[in-house]
Amino acid sequence: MNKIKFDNYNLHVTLLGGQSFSWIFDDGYYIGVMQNKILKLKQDNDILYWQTYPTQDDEKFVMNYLYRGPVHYDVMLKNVIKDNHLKSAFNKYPHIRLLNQEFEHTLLSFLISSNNSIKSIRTRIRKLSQLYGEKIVIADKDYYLFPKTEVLADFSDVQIANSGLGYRGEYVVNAAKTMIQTDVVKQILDNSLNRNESEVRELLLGMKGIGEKVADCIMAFGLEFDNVFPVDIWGRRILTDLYGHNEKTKYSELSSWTKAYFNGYATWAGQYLFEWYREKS
DNA sequence: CTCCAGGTACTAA
DNA sequence: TTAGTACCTGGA
Repeated sequence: MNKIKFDNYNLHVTLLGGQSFSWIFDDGYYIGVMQNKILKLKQDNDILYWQTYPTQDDEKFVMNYLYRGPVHYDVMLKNVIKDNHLKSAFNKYPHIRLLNQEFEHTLLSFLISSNNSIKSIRTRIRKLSQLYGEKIVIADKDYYLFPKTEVLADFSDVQIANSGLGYRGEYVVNAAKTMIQTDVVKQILDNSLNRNESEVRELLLGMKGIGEKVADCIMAFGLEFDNVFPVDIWGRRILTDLYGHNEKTKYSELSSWTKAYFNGYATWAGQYLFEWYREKS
């Protein structure tokens, strides 16, 4: 495998935490899916061992996935680790990072995630990939890419019924069709580059099955927005238990509060708090 | 077997 | 605009 110097990076929680459903940890190796490649990683103290498949040695691909370029990590930390909760969270799991996940894969994954437990989501996505994703063989073992959008867009009623996605199957197919047949992906990516957050949110909310929380997850994890705090059940617990909000507080109110309080880095803060608080409870 | 986790769409007030 | 309710699956 290739190796590269690696520090201040909590690989384990970053890959296996709540921001991605694409990784497994097997015999000391992290194996994950990203676009048309399988990534294999291993950490040994301050060295990262890595390989890409089937195209080998694509260092740019791996580094682009592991590091968000525009964010100055030290500056972000100074702004985010601002109270005792964040200090505890960062102390427990230091250096969780945000990945650069691919947009369509992220959209469809989080569409599947709605009203679904994390464990179940992982199983569901793995099964879906085994059934409809491209197979990549590494050392006599089979791995599967996430299904292409056009494959899901062509899903028959029978395939939907047998996919195990439940009522979300129809949402997945509708979203895939919309992405294939309209220019909504281009619009979203263009607006993301311009950091036009509300426009992107509007476009996402227009797809059936995407509500406020899923839209925030897609923006946070698939479009590199650094200032959205997805308020799932744990996000709400954190904001009520730790930050004095009311259980009845509207999503949009919580949303704007986190944007202001976390100094423009609500996504990062959310990630630290989420992994810590969820483990703690 | 029952119970639980987990967001969104839809309808009625 | 808000409150209530149905929804689907896997796992404990």
